[in-house]
Amino acid sequence: MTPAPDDAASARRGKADVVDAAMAVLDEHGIAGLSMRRIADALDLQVSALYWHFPNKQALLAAVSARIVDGADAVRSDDLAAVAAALRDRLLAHRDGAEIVSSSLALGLLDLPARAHLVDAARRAGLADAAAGVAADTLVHFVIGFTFHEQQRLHAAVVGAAAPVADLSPASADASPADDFAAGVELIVAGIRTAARA
Amino acid sequence: MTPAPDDAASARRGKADVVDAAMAVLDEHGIAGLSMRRIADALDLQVSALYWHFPNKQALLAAVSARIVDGADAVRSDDLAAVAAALRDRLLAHRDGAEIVSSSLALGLLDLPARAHLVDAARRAGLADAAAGVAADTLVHFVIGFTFHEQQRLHAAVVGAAAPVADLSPASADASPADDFAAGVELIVAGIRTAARA
DNA sequence: ACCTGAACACCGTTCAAGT
DNA sequence: ACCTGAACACCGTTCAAGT
Repeated sequence: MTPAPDDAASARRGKADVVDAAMAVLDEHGIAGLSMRRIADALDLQVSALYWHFPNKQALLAAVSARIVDGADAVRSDDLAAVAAALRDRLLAHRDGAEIVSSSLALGLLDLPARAHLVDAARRAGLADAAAGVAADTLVHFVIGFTFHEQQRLHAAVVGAAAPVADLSPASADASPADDFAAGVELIVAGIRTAARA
Repeated sequence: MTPAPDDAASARRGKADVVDAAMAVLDEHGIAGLSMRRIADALDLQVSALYWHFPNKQALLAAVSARIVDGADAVRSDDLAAVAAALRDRLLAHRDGAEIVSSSLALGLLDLPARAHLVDAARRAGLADAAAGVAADTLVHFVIGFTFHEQQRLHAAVVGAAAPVADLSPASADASPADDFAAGVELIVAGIRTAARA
């Protein structure tokens, strides 16, 4: 099926190989160090070769984003909080995952499977179609915003600046990021249940 | 009080002038076009002069962010939805406002006055301190995430790409961004009222 | 179909030196 | 106290040309 490959070193690459390399660079250098030149180096290619596989960097980043948020084991459940937590886990699995996904999503270059799952769950909870969409978007915005913030702080802590809290306030001596995340999700889910009762 | 200025063209600048120029560049060229060189040009200065006023670009961006979200007319109200709407209005008042604020906030370089107002309002609604913090953060993440997405789409529409909807789904023929925003906020506020009753 | 090599028009940041 | 001029080490993108 696949054409016979050359030596491992000189084999020609496909889109998937480029995305593989990009994710490796992302995990090691973060989004600030994710340059086209660095990706090309990881593949032993010239930068210009990347533009045969992708029209521009944003398109490559969108493909990376899709890899971050997809996965056959995606949680499809009636439990809204569980779907939200699974999305957060996927974002946390790669350095700056939330930031990369946030921008691809905002640019309209990414379809979020988790959003569809959230819409389904909200509908089954008793919401009409439009309201289920609003509920899903509200949860998605919270998950991405919270995790974005959490990951920045995480890296800042590694570099040696602020304490690794995901809280938005300067000083805070309370729960862990995971607890704060769960509490925020619970707040939104409670609002959804209220709307379902109306 | 202020030292006597030279000619208008050759006067020496302060931090405030640099921020003024940066905001003008931001509104005209967006965050992608907000370069140190462009800001220096607007001030008739060399790029290197900016580094006398600010240690680096992030610090300058944080000062711009502070200008976007501050203001003496800040809404201090018991109405959580009103405070959230006022924050959105401030972000919408400048091109890519949500994105710039989001990153300054994540880097821990920005204090959000609206967050304190939200905490107060949540406390007065009956939440304990820790829960009020979670409630405020949840609202802030939603406001910034929603508005970020809304502004990207807005600009994409100007450039001529997708339709100007703030919805996260590919296709959607429902309400306006303002209505979707209000609906999302209402969902969270309903959750907060539920938590206050517990 | 996939890649090289070289160029273009930019970036943020540093630093000695000027006034 | 505030700014210039020049440099350093990078960027994303394009394009003719090769195999």
